[in-house]
Amino acid sequence: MSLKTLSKIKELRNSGVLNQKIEKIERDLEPIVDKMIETGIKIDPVYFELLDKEITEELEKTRKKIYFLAKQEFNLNSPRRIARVFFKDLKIQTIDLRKTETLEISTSTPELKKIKDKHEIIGEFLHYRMLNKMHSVYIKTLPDIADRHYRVHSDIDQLGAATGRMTSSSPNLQNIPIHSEWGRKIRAGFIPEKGWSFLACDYSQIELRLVAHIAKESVLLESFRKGEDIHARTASEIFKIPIDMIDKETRFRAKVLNFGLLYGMSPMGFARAAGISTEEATDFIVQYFKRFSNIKKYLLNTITHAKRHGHVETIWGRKRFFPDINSEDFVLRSSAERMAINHPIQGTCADIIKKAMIDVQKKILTKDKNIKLILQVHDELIFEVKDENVQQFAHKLKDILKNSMLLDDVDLLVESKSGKNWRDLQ
DNA sequence: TCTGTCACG
DNA sequence: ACGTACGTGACAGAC
Repeated sequence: MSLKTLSKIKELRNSGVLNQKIEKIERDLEPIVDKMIETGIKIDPVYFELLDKEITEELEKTRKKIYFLAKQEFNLNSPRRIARVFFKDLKIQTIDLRKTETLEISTSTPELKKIKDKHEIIGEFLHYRMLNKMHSVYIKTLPDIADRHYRVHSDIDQLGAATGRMTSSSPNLQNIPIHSEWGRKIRAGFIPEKGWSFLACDYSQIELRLVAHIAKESVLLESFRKGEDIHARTASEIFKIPIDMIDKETRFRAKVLNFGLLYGMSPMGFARAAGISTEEATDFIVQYFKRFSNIKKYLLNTITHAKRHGHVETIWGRKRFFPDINSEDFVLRSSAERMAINHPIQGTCADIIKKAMIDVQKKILTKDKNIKLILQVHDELIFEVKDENVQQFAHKLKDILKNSMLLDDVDLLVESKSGKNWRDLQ
């Protein structure tokens, strides 16, 4: 029983964050999260040992290559030392590179990628960074914290984030890698018990669906109803090209813009993320808001509301307060404005999946011992189910998740995947 | 304890 | 002219 959560609920109720409806959700959720922590998720210790051996060798090889190219040995985990070797000793060009807060030259991946052609060492170093992350954070540490049944139990704080999202720590199971090949190798080390499978259900494009719904943006709503590729449709509308003529590059820019708007991205931020000039970026944004004028209205209304009331809220009324929303300080004020734009979307998403977890508990988990909830990753629920029940549960779960919150203009789309390890969920 | 970096949604 | 995309947690270095 988590006393910490219960006292947090009281505190948030007293400060006005939770209304009655949301407080009920948080209270009903508490035992479910408790059970999820207790259940944990199994890893394959033998596989992790092999991974450790493999990655240690590759790290060693890469390290030696870097020392050879630099003609010296130095601490590859110290950004300061890296900057000195790359930019002072090897004299690699640093034009356009960002400075860090302490005025050192940044050695972050996006910065180094800009100068990748200037010296062979950059590519090797980026590879080292990725490998080292995989090793130090995941491969090396996970086996050490598994219990005697090889299951790892994360500390899940159901009220950890200001938007209503949950957080996961010690270990953080919400940031297990997936994008890189090595990342997927790590996912393959998470396995169900013998005779059981993983079953994952995730909300597809839920944040964009919510924006379309909240803003009542009919073109987007219609596009979701038709089941179109939403980024291609966006590109088609901005550039006035038929949807089936949109190339990869154009779609990518529309995708960056779609996500950027959820966070209050500026023209320059968009330019950087999409790899285009600020002028082009500004033009795209103008076109975007011309075509999706209700989105623009939503953004402006949200900021106005935040300035007037000092808070914004989700569809069901989970509030977030912004003490700096009327600050004289531009940096503080605009930061608060971006948070205000994001909260109703990210927070409603959190409300929806939390309510879904409660519905799943009532309708399935309490009645059936052949299924366990093991993890929530913001827009996805992962279950461990008896092999013979996979299809049956997939069907029921999709139905429950879809109906967690009913929106007038658009359905929530839920996709399910199953597999014998976390990588192969398909 | 802070900073830089990077893993996820 | 400002400074530049939301929400997190973990690791290693530097002090």
